[in-house]
Amino acid sequence: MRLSDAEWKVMNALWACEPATARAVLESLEDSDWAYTTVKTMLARLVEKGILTEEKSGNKSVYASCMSRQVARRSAVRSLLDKAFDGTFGSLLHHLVDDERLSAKEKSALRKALATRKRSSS
Amino acid sequence: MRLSDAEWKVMNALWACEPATARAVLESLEDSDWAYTTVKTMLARLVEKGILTEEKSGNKSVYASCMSRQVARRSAVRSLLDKAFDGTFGSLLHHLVDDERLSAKEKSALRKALATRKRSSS
DNA sequence: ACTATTCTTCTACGTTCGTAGTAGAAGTTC
DNA sequence: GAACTTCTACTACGAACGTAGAAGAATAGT
Repeated sequence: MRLSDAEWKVMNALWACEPATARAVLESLEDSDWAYTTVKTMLARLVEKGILTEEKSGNKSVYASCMSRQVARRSAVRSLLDKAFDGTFGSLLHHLVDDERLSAKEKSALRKALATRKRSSS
Repeated sequence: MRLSDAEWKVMNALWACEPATARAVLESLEDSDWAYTTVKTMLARLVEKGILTEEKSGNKSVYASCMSRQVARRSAVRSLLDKAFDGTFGSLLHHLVDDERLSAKEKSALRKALATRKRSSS
């Protein structure tokens, strides 16, 4: 399932405070000045897409995600690969290392992560 | 400037054979069965967005990109970071190493690339 | 119980996307 | 130069997106 930019915005907010009411999500979106009903609309659409569950408690709805951030991220990466990197990780990794300006710190963190992972999983 | 999925498709085709006519782009899109006019519409939109130039030669238009693949890729990565990875490379890299199932081969390629780059640039 | 606040549901409206048809101009073939 | 092919320009149209107002239902304060 595919998330639009605005949907990512609300999902990011929700993941940070779920389960949450629409109002809580709105407040957790400090940097944006969406109307309450806008948030509500997004939430409803996400429920409809099966990405969130909505549970009524009294007259309020409480929302919770059915999709973890990790899964959503994977699918976003997948979709980037498909459209922009010939569908392969290799291509993306190559780009990251060669064409993006990673700081020395980022590079060394990456190297370290790789080294660790090499041993632990495979 | 932002490319949609379909726009990426035509850009990928175009980068592979530019400068090219609409027909050439269509043919370079073997795996898709778009109508000629669909390609034409996409090209026109890309020209309007300033991503392509269109040059008439006789009654045909020849298209060429103003935006390199690398730049487009950077901006796609940037936009992924912003919506899904807190805007930081660190977060993406961490995800790649920890949460995506990179094959051993990919990992070692990545390690190698990093090692090389370590010496050559920066 | 009455009013103010808050929620929810429904509806709306402009924009971008994906996809393509139609019509007319230009070039090609015999 | 008449018929056929190919191009271009214009228009269309439904789906998804971004954004939000209006109206009505529930709750809360006094």
